Amino acid sequence: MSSIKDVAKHAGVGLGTVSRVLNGEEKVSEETREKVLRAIRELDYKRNSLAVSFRKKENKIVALLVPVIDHPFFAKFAYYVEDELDKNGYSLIISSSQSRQSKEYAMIEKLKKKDVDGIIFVTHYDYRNEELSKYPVVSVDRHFDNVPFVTSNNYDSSVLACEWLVSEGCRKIAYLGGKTLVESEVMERERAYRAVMQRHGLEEIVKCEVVKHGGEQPMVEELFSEHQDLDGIFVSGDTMTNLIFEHCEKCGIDIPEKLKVASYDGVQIKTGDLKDKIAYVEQPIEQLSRKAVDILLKKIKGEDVPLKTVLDAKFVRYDAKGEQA
Amino acid sequence: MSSIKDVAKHAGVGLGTVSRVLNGEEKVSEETREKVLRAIRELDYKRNSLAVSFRKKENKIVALLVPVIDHPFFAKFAYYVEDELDKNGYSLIISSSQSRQSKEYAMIEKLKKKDVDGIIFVTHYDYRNEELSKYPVVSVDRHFDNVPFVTSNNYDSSVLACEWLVSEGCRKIAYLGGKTLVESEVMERERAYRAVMQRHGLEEIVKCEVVKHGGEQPMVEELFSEHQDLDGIFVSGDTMTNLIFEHCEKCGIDIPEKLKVASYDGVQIKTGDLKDKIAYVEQPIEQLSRKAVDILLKKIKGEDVPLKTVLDAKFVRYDAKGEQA
DNA sequence: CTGAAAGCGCTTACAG
DNA sequence: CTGAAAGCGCTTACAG
Repeated sequence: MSSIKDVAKHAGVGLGTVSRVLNGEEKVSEETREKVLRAIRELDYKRNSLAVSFRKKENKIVALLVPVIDHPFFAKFAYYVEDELDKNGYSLIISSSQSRQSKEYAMIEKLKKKDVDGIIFVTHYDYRNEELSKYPVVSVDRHFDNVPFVTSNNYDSSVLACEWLVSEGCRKIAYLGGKTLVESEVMERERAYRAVMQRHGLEEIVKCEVVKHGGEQPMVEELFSEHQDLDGIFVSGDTMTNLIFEHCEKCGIDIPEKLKVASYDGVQIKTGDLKDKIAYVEQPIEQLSRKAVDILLKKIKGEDVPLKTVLDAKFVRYDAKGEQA
Repeated sequence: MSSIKDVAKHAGVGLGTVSRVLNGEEKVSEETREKVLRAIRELDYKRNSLAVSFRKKENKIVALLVPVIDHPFFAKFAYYVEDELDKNGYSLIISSSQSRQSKEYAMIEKLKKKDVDGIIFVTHYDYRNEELSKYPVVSVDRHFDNVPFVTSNNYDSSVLACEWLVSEGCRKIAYLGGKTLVESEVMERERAYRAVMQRHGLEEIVKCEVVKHGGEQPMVEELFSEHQDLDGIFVSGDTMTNLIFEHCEKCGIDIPEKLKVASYDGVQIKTGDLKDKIAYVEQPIEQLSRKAVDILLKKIKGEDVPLKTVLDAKFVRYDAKGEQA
């Protein structure tokens, strides 16, 4: 494997010159550049990126931290993140941290050691003492420290969804969702629900607990056993929505006749059939992903970025399939 | 940030000694080791892994190449791969190559340049001239060159599925599947189907084309318009199975009354409801993933590995939910 | 614009 | 068992 040294010799120039041509930043005369380029071609020189990373202290690698990659929302998010990073010459490391919380800390360590150039968090526990804002990190839907984050307008679209339930005649509406351990935009969904209930003088029935992906079933069961006369539910995520469907099928509760469901997300509701029976807020996953990358890359370059970026989600009703802001 | 040099000075030993302690391979007297360890602690020394990678020419990074990560099978596969790699101190880079075929070649380039230590292929086009077998790579379900691969016993479980259709009284059974561009274990499914049809003197109706993820719908439509009297289908993957369900719902074809469906996979069939109406072959995704990692890591270490590793899939009937080899 | 040199932080023969 | 030294392949001031 030839090195920069061989190229320099072959082209009859200095080491530095080859490096300059390779990096293309500084000025090199057209003539010299040609000589170097030819030498590179003739020797089939391939730059050793391990050496470059070492010298420059940057790896061209970004990490994505999700609870589990095996979940439609996160997988889709990861897909676009990878695509966007790839376009910018970066690779993507994915870490599913739900299995072990220490994996998040481990990744933060890697960030500090420059093993990865940045991190996109779509999850996280509690980093109060981490001063993460000093590093290139961006968060999705969760805000902490002074870390920039991207989110969809959780509150507004949740209001739309809840108002829709009311307008459909529901009078006993529950909120079902998972709780995050830190302040999260996801909580806006519950806030919106409560606001709408209050506005209409309806009872607030909230089932919202800290729960792991895969462990939602008991919550659903409990909700139904505690409140047998629900006629509407606003659900904070597809996983739970699917569980509600299963439960209702089992118990013979007709959706949407006897129970109306509005769900945040909608990616995971696969079958056209089911999707026709509920209303949902569709998150702009692709835009969220690309925006997160965009912001992270800017931070890596040392540019200023906004602390909060809000993208529009859209509310889709099951009857009209009309779209609203 | 302190370096190995600082540690050496602080401990009053040579550079090499510190390195030896760090790597823990070679023998160091207990006394010296203690001194070094203390110095490391006192200086809060963190090893620069970029420098280590550079010197050792190994990155502790493995790449996973899938068509798209946003697909239940691949996402699940990726989840376990990452988990297993993490346990072994490796990170996982994921690349969805369907969007651009060049991404696969780019990754192979990275492998050659040691930017990644190994690759797990769960897809790929045509690498006839790549001599991939010289590098640490393992493939899933596809075999090419002399590359080791892991797979489930496609043929046997497909036979079970097809025989089941026949035993249920189906006489007009179709095979629906996607074609891969290179020799693939997936093709065993079609082979098994044909063998069973022949054994029973039934007509072979095969719809098998090269198709991208997301572009399967037309195939399904065509199959049904060309053969209106099907009473059984053996499907090579969940995506198509779901499309069949949608089609049948739309056209009022009752599953399983009028049409029986057996599907390879089953991960993606979410709703308990649907899952009860078909039979399916369940791939041992977790074992496949971990095995693939296991083999790859051995190859990276230069150990010998078997060319072919077959794991058991299991056949699940919709009525009994019984399991068979 | 360009060359020679120092140095990034490690590892690895080589002596001892 | 351990130290001094060379070197991995680059980049980056520093002169010129």
